[in-house]
Amino acid sequence: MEQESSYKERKVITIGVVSELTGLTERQIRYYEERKLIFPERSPRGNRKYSFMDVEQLIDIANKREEGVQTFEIRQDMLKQKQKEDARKVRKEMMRGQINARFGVQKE
Amino acid sequence: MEQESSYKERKVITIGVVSELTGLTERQIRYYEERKLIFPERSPRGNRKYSFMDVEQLIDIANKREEGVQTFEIRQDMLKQKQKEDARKVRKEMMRGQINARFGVQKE
DNA sequence: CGTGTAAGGAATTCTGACACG
DNA sequence: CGTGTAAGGAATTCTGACACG
Repeated sequence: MEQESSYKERKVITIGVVSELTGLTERQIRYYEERKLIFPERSPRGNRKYSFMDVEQLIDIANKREEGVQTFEIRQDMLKQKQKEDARKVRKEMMRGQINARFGVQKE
Repeated sequence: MEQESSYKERKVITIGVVSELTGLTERQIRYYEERKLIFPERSPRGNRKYSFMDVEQLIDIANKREEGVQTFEIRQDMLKQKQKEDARKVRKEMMRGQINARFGVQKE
């Protein structure tokens, strides 16, 4: 059940490259961060670093923005999405718990 | 049969990040390029960009170097490795050709 | 051979701010 | 609200070279 630190999630891409990849300006990318749509890591010095997932997320955001969707709406949709996923995760955990309770389990 | 441009192959990582990821100095990384062990792409301006595969390759190189293996030996091993892979590819293609010849195929 | 370093320049990134609408 | 821009500074990256061993 290891969460392999997959290539898709590793935050290694600088903002300039993200800009090339997405077609967004750096200004836009930083603004979407300000609006809590995207969460880059920081290098020791403070440079933003993004993952491929972030890049895809940004492309989604760009599409939504083109349709005129405002950043706070996009944010709300993202939160709803996340809630659904979390709920799914919880159900999964509960299942596991029930099964373990019923049949007994040595080590977690 | 699309060669999906996978995350692992995309050249998007700058040399500074590669240096953090591998523990090698930028000097070393550039030198290994000079010795034809690694082939970054270049951004429009000329900055090197590496893939996750390149990073793994560099880690392999670093291990070999620690064992005292010289760069030209590493290079030769890499070339041999590549030849084997190419040969495998050719055999595969020939198989395909034979099958197609035997059973007929409309469009390639 | 493999790596360190100082050198100088050009591009990158950062933040906070003003602008427009 | 979302984005552009000029501002100033600090870190990044590049190349070619000298050094050592």
